[in-house]
Amino acid sequence: MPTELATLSNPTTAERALNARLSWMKSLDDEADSSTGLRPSGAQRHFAQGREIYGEGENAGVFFTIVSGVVRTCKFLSDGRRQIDAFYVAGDIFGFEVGTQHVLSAEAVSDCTVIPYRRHDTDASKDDIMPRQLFSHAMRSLAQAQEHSLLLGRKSAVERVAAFLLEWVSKTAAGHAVNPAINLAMTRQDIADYLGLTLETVSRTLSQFERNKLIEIQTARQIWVKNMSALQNLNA
Amino acid sequence: MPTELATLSNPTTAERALNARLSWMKSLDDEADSSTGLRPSGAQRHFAQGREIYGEGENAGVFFTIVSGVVRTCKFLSDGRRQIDAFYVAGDIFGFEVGTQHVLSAEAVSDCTVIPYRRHDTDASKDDIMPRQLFSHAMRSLAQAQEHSLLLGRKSAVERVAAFLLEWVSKTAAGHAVNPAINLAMTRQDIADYLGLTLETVSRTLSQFERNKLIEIQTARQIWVKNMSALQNLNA
DNA sequence: CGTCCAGTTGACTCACCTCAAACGTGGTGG
DNA sequence: CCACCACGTTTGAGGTGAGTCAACTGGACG
Repeated sequence: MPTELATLSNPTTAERALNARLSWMKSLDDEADSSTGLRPSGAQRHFAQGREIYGEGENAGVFFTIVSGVVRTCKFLSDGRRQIDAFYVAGDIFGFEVGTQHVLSAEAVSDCTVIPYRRHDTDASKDDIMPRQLFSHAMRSLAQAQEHSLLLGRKSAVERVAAFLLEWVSKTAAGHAVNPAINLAMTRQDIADYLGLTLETVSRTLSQFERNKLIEIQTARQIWVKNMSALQNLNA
Repeated sequence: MPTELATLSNPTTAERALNARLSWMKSLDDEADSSTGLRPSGAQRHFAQGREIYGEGENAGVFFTIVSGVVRTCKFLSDGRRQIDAFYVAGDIFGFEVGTQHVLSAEAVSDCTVIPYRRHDTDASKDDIMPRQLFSHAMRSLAQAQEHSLLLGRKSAVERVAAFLLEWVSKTAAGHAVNPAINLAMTRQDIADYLGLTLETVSRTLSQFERNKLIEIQTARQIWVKNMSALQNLNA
């Protein structure tokens, strides 16, 4: 049940996230006319925990920004193996693709609220300019994906879990920076599928971090970072 | 010595690559005026095998298209572990980034010739449109990076090597499609760093493919695909 | 108070890594 | 033209980090 939703609906956290990362979205609203190929569709949509927002192969005429909650995008192999590409929180944009079809699926990690944007989809030759904001968003996603490839291809389990904790801290950033409190919205399985590990390895590694006094696991989803710099040192 | 360069300079291969994948670059030339933020800088540049084209952290005011040869982009961890992000061949574009700094480094896998393009780098607020070609190039790179994450996070060594062979076939595509001949420009170490494996595992897996009559290893860098569909079946 | 599901922990396995030796091949120089 | 070298590759033997399978724990909720 959405402990994590409650956390994210918490005004302090939500407002900070919005202020910190939503500035460009305002300008996105400003230029949302036909010349930029963008059409906000005002109606907010809600998705319950675990629900699919869109599937791989579906029409990609719409993308989303998150008001509250957490979303994951993922790919599957035919036998069910899953790779989570990214987690998105309030203020993030997701589901923006070049072609007409989504190459990832998106699911609600927690109950969440999103705003759909319609992409003006004329033929490529006519509509050959894009707002720079969307372009730089795409490029930032690309840089992130490349960084993640380094993690998946070359880092140990300990390094991966440390990197995940640090990444999630910088995304959600509750509490002061020296001893941040982490509220995980996702299961160990989600974390494992993001890091290319198994849920048991994630669990064991977190336990090991706790034994070594790097973190304190209050509940499975609530973690205190006790030694930030040691955690950063683990991140190769 | 550039067996691989010779191969790529082979008129048939080079022409096919150019014809097949360079169409959008021509239009890129067409619209290369100040309004698109693009400035081709006509001078071709040559890089010898193994030479760095640019380094991580360097100024990213210039990107490149490849005339001949093969280029790799990669990231390093402090202890020397390497992850190769992509290989690029004639007709490909690389080194295009959002910020002012490259987040990857680029090196010549074989002797190669590239054309630098200067990116008109005004402040983001003024220069807020980009040619759609570059945008869709970025989005295609993103989709590719996400596919690669699935490989790195969730596929076995056999699946990875099979995927690599198929990807390289579709990139270079010499010979007819049913039994393509593969000319590898890169070492086993390069392949390993691309696939998140060790060079020994790559070598063993290729030998295993040969024992199973999926391929025939003529020389270390020249491989015949004898059973394309079996290879495709291995690719999860 | 019992059920359910996520998480933890342990014992064992195995796919891939590490270390090391041998092999080929192409280039160099005598 | 051949001997030699350097370097990339192959192959083997053995080790290990993470996976697998399974039992147990502990909140959350009815």
